[in-house]
Amino acid sequence: MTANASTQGIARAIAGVAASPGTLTAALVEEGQIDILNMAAQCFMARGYASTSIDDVARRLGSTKGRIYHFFASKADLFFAVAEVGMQFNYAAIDASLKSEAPAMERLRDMAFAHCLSMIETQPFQHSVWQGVEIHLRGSTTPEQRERLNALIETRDHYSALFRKVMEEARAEGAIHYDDPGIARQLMFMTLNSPIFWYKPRPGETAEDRKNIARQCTDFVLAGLGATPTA
Amino acid sequence: MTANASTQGIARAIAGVAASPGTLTAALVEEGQIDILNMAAQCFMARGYASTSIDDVARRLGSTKGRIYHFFASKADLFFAVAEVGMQFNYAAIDASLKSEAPAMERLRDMAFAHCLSMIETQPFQHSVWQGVEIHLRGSTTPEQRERLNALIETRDHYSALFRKVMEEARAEGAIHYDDPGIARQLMFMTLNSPIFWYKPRPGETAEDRKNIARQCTDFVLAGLGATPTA
DNA sequence: AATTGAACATACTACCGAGTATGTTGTCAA
DNA sequence: TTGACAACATACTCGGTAGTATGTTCAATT
Repeated sequence: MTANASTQGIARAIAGVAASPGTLTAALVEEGQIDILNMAAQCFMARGYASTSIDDVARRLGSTKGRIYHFFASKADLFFAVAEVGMQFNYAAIDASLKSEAPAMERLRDMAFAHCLSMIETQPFQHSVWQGVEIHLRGSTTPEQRERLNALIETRDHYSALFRKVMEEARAEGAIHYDDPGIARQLMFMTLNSPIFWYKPRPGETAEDRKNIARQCTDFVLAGLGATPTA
Repeated sequence: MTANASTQGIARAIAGVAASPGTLTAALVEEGQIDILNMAAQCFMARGYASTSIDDVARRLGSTKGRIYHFFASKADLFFAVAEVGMQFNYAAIDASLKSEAPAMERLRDMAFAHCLSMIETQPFQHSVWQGVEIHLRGSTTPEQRERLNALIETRDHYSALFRKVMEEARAEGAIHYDDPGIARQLMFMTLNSPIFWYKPRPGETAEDRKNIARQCTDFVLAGLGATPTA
């Protein structure tokens, strides 16, 4: 419960989603796990999954292994929990604009913006999601983790399909144009996801500053997709 | 010297650069190291640096540790050698368009295309370069590796600056427009680099197919930077 | 033919890290 | 007050991996 300054932002983000109408996190994240998930996400981002030891996470928590293994069965279990929370952040982020009745182009813009902002504001979790996808794209895992990993990828694919649908609608409306849909989607996500890698919170940074970054990424993507610039 | 089908492409790429006028690879890569570097690059891409054991590389080589440690002092040494070769591929790729006298916009297009194509055709090496940058952005390494890692980052920064210069020229010419130059460069490189992650060689694929992918990425980037579409 | 050294293979050590087994503390119910 | 259980901490085991020490082969000198 005692969150120091460096963890406060993420703890707030988790609390925000947990407080949202969705029942997703309520089922997954219990009280005693929040701090562990936050610190684990930071470790996984800082050193990568393979290089992060459970002792690293425990050290950042100011406690020992015992606490972690009390709540999580294994290192992989902890990792997947982090990644799944990350995906839930994303669903929560695009939820409103997804339900919108606006034209496809406007929905696409809003979803892209919300997604990108989620990358920035829940960066450590998103970095873990990324690593999970990377591990999957290769294919070197044990059968136990396989199942859990496949579930994560399935979630990710479903999420991706939401964007795909809106993209196709916007394309049908003539608002954007691209050659290969698969490549276009890859490039869009890579651009929107890129803050995962290069974003660093500045001291004194405001929420508006972060929105500004997300806006630039979104503009870049829409222009890249051949959208006519808005006024 | 006996390269099987799966390694032939990369071996050809190394031979191509080694045969080029530049003296870069001649100094770095010796005969007995080529196969090792190729297999190491593949392993690092497949499992990541941390998860790759020297025995993994040896197994892929069809030999044992002894061979690797005969040429490379440590695992880190091998990794940096791979990454440095990767950077040399990139310099070689953009060399021609860099020296061009054409307008900045045209040079930028050529460089972006060449860079992207290099990502595709030397993918495993570029993936290692990426990992090196990632490790650096965090900052958890031993002092010995630090020096070597800093050298790699310096090379990478210098390479990035080449693009920065041309981008600014093109911007001054009014050919492109963007808000924050740093973000614009990040988004450009992320898009051009993205094949590192999602490209997979298809059976029966031609060099033209790869060029087509690079072209789509380049078009996306230039459009993202606000360039007026060419005829 | 003997020597030398490069290019490996084999056999080992030392350590680190995941997972476990067990102890300790506090709290709450009965 | 006393179990009883949750929430940890402590102290171990044990497998994997980087690195080393030492053999072995072969080809080129001399």
